[in-house]
Amino acid sequence: MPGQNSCLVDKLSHYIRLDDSHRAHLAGIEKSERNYPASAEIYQGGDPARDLYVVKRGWLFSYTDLPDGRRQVVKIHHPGDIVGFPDVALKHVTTTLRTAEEVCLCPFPKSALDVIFRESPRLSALLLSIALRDQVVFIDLLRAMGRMNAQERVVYMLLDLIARLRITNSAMTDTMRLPLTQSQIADYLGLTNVYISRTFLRLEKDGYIQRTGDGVHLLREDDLIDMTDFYDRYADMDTSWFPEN
Amino acid sequence: MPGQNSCLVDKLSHYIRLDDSHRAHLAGIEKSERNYPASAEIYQGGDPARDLYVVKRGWLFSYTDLPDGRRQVVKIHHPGDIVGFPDVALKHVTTTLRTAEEVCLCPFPKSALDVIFRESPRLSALLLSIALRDQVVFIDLLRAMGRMNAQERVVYMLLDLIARLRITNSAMTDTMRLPLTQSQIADYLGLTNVYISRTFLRLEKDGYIQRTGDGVHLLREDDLIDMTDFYDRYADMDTSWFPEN
DNA sequence: GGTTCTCATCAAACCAGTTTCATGCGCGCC
DNA sequence: GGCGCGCATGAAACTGGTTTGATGAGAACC
Repeated sequence: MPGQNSCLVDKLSHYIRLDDSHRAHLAGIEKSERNYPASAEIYQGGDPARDLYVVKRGWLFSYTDLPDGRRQVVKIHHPGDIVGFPDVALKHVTTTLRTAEEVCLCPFPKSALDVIFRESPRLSALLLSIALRDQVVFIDLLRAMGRMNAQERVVYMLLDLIARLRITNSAMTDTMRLPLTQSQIADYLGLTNVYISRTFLRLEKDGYIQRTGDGVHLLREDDLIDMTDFYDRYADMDTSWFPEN
Repeated sequence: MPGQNSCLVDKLSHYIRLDDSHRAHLAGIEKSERNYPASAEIYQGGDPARDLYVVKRGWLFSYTDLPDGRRQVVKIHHPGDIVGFPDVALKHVTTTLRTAEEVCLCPFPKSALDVIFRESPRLSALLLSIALRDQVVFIDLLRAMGRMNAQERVVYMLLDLIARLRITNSAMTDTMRLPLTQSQIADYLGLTNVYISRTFLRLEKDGYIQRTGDGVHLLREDDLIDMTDFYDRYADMDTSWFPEN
C-alpha cells in the first residue's frame, strides 16, 4: 500500500509530533498516486481549483505567463510538498503546473481539508503555519527579485533549494541535483537564460560552486550565505501556540 | 467602546456570514487600541514575534533591508488588514513595520489564535484561506517584479491598492489617496525614486492617471487592467469547502 | 550512423533603468 | 516671515542585463 512511508508525514512531523489520529487523516490524503513523464503539463492557469497534490517523487514547477509570452516561474516543488495549496482559496487555479522530470503525485480533493479542520485544531494550526511560512518564503524571494543582482539571485535560489531538501533528508550534504534548464531558472529569477549561463560560469570560476552534469556542489556555503544575507525559514517554526490536538 | 464598528469584522464578513459567536471571538481581538504618529517604527526585523495588529486607521508598510542598505518594501497595509500575520509561523519577525501617516492599531497576542482554532473550525478555515489568498497576491507581485517593466509595475501597484480598498469601501470610486513617497514606492517595486517620478509623469501625460496632492485618479482603468493583465484576487474566494461553524 | 532537437556557451550591439547632482516647491517650525 | 528640510523633478553619464544570432555537445530516435 502507498503511504507506508509518506513524504507528507515525513515533512509535517518535522514540526510537530503526529499521533495515530493525525496520521490517519493524512494517510487518507495520500491513498491514490499517479505518474507523469518529464515536461508534462498537469494543470493550467484558469482551470477549476479542485485538487491538491502531494509530491511523492521528482521535481515540478508552477508558472504564469503574461499575454505576450513573458513567463514567471513562481514555485519549484519537491517531494513532500503540497502543490496547489495557495489556490485552495480561489475558485480557479492561478498557475500552470509542469513536471521538470518524471514525477509521482498523490492527488486529493481540497474538500478533504474540511475533515482536518473539523477534527484536528492542531493539524489545522500546522496547515495555517505552513501557509504563513510559505508567505515569508515568498517575501524573501521578493526581496531577492526586487533588490539583488543576478549573482546574488542565483546564489539565493541555490541556498533556498538546498535548505528545503535538507528538511526531509537531513543526511544531505552540500551537493544536490538541479534538474532545471537555465531558461527555467531564468524564468524563476526574472533574468535571461544567457545571463544565467554567464552567472553560473562566473560562480564556478570564482570557486563558489562546482557543477557535474545536473549536480551542483556548494563549495563555500558560509560565503554564499553572507553574500545574500540568507536565512533558513524551514528549520524552525513557532508551534508553541498550537492547540493540544 | 472600541469594536462597535470593527474593521476586521467588516473585512471578514465580506467572505462569510459571521454569527454572534464568531463576532465575539473577533471582538476579543480588537479590544485595545493604540495611536502612532507618521513615520514611526512599530517593530523591527528580528524582534520576537509575539503580537499581531489589526489596522483601524491609516496606512503602514513592512520592509526588509539588505546589509548594504538596499531596501525592499514587501507589504502596504490598510485599515482592516492583519499586520504581522506571516510572522505567526516564526519565532522572530522578519520585517520592520513603519507608519506612512498617523495610524491607529489594535494589538493582540498571537496566542489568541489558539481559541479560534479550538472553537471555530469555520473561522479557522477562513484564516487559512486569507493566508493562502495572500500567497496568491505575493505570487502576482512576484510576476510583476520578475517580468514587468517600470510602467507596468506602477500600474499594477495602483490597481492592486484600489482593489483592496474597495473591499471595505464599496462606494469607492476610481480615486484614492496614496500617502507614500516616491522613494517608498520605488522600494516596493524594485526601482528608484527617480524612475518612479518619470513613470508617474509619463502615465499622467499619456492620460492614464491624474494626480492632485497625494490623490490618484485612474482615468482609463480598463486599459490599465489590460496593460498588466490584472486580476482582482480580493473580490471572490472559494468558501464552499468550509466546515459549518 | 545519421538526423533532429534541446540545451549551454560565446560574442557584440543595444537599452531600460541607475546614479549623481542640481533645482525648486511646499510645509512645518520657531 | 524666513529658515530648514523633505520631496518631486530635471538632466546627463553610465552600466547591468537583454537581445539576437552563431556554434557545438549531448541525448533521443529511427
